[in-house]
Amino acid sequence: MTTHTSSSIGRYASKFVDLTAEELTTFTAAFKEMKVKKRQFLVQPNFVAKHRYFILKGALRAYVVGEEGQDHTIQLAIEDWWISDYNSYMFQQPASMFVMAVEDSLLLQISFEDEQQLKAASYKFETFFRILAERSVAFMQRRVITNLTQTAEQRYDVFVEKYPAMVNRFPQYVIASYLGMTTEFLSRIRNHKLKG
Amino acid sequence: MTTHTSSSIGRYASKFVDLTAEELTTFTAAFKEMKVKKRQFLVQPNFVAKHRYFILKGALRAYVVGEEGQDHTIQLAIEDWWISDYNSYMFQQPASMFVMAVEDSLLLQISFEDEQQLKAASYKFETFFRILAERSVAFMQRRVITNLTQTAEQRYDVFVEKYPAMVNRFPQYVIASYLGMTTEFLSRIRNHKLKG
DNA sequence: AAAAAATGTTGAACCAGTTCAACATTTCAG
DNA sequence: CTGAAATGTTGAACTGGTTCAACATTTTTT
Repeated sequence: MTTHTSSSIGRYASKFVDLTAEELTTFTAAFKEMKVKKRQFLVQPNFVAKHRYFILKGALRAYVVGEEGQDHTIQLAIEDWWISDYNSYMFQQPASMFVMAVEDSLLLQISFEDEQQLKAASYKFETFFRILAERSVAFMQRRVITNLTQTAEQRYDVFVEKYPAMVNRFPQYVIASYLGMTTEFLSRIRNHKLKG
Repeated sequence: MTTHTSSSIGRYASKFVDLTAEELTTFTAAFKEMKVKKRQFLVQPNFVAKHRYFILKGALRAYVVGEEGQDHTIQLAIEDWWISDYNSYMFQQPASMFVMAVEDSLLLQISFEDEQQLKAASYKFETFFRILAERSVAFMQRRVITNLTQTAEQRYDVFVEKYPAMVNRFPQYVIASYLGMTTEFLSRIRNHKLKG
């Protein structure tokens, strides 16, 4: 089992940096496997997000609750994605988000301190986390552009096209809130498509 | 002049990593000072963004042009901020954005290749760029949250409160498009405030 | 298998923000 | 200093998306 775990995050890291067998061991040792049940919370507002999570199996979402109680989904994550409240995790300040499992999930968790140690221990680990952050920046910039330039229906179409694997694993109201529209409106968009 | 330049970007980098005199020299040498006139373009769609820019003096914006010709401002930048089309710069792919000077500006430019060399040359430089990217992630996550949860008027209020230095340096239609609303609507919000 | 909880659908009224058009004001190049 | 370009304002009609409420369907729990 440790073998399986190691190879997952190890394989992932090896996509970005070239690690020796020893480095791979040190790297994977910083992660702890963890099971969570559907609807379990990993991060809650006002508490500091002490970990970030890599998803081996399952599906999670990060969301904030608005003043009138509406959910706003900030991030969706399935296998091979990372999730946390990054504003909280990176600066170790109180979170504004919930991170919740949408399915029973199997995760690898790394603590802020252990991540700092990895970065301090090896140039290559520092590079790995730099690449991770840069990719997030590019991803989020694309999201900002989409939100600013597309209509609700276009945003949904782009989402389905880019993340087909996610469409069937999150309830409709979660996808709607991720795309910045109401459940009802997404329902209408979908049913509209069936007809023409 | 080199002295002034060096100390600006050097002082900036020193906020995040502890550099020796020699490292400072290597670091600042990778940057090239550059003047741009108001309305000059630094990045254009379909061309690869070969540089990122640190602003010594002046103001710039990054924007995409929508299908119906409307501007959508993705980023604003003044002194001590960085700007580029990061999706293009980081992956060296064709840009989707314009980056344009809004005032006559004085910049420090670094090329993608030189940045790669800095990162490869020193652990500390790698750390510096990692921190830069992480801060961007946190910043953009806050922007996504604001866009998803606030009304147009609230977004404007938050902007004025957080970036008062920017309010008077960008034309109203630029700020409006950054905040995801029309010029006309921002005009109404502002005039509405004068009365009550 | 039944009850409860969560999720999805539909209609109709509504509204935050847009659009268009005309005009006012400010900035800037020559 | 002047004219043109850029920027900002206002009104009135309009619309993409929301809200609310009631009901339908699916999933989960016991």
